[in-house]
Amino acid sequence: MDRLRNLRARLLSQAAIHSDRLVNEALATADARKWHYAVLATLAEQGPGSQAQLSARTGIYRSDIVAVVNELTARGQVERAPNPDDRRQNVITLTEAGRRQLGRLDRILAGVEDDLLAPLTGPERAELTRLLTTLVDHHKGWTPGVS
Amino acid sequence: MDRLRNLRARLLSQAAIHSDRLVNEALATADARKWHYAVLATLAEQGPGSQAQLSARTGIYRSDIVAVVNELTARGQVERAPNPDDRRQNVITLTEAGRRQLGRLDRILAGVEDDLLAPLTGPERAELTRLLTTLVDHHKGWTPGVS
DNA sequence: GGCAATCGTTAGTGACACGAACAAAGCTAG
DNA sequence: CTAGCTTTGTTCGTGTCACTAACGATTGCC
Repeated sequence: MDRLRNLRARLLSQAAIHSDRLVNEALATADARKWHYAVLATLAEQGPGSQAQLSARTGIYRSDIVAVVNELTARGQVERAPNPDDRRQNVITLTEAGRRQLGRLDRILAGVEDDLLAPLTGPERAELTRLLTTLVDHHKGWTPGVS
Repeated sequence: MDRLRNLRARLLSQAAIHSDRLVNEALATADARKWHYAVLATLAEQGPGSQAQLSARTGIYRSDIVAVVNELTARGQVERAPNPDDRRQNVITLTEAGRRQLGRLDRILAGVEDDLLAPLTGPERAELTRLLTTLVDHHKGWTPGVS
């Protein structure tokens, strides 16, 4: 009995739903969504890149990257310029405003994580991180469109 | 650096996405979705109930329960009858076909969980279950519509 | 007997994951 | 050099899901 409560797939879903709600509510106060953070953080850490690279690094679909970059350019947080070396590509660059926004989002998300992980001790948080990382890495081989 | 990989909120999302995809693909082979399983399992364990009760027990919105029950009745897996004691309510009952379907789905999901948790040892799986349960329970107080 | 709460239901929103197809550009093999 | 394959950005569309708002019918409470 109580299969629902013990199904790991369901536990994962439920936890992710709560987590996503917290994250989205918090980011909304800074006029951002999770994708915005993902792109800004990736640009800050890995430097400028094409949209295809951003897609690979963030896990956002290449069809959805377009809108995200549009929104970020509209907010002046990134710049989109054609790549002279390969005219198929765009080069996306973080602006100063983007860097400031990333700082804000970092602080917001730190608060959310505290909230989210409140019932767990320090070692438990570390263990959860480790287990989840193992899971995510294990299923990494999957690529959309490549059945 | 590598904030994305260390954000628990993001790890949770990513793991849930992989998990949900596996679950949905597997359930689709039996003409079912995760909601179907949630309702069937709840009925089997807690007995017949109103749609409001099902909503509370499964976490499905009461506005979405309608469609799920419609689909399950169309497949002959549950029955919807008005409750004579309270004519606002319907009583949803599991049929024999529903019980058989639940058995099928149970086997399918067991396979999925094996797949999903493949990289984890037995104790690790137990620990993950415990941590996730703690998280989910902690944020249980939240009710939609009640800000 | 009137009011608030409950229940099922419909309709709609917005975010997401994902697919199909296309034009432009680049790469590779003959 | 040319024909063919691949990559890139982009548009449009699909299905699922969480969630809100509103409504008629019913019921419980005072």
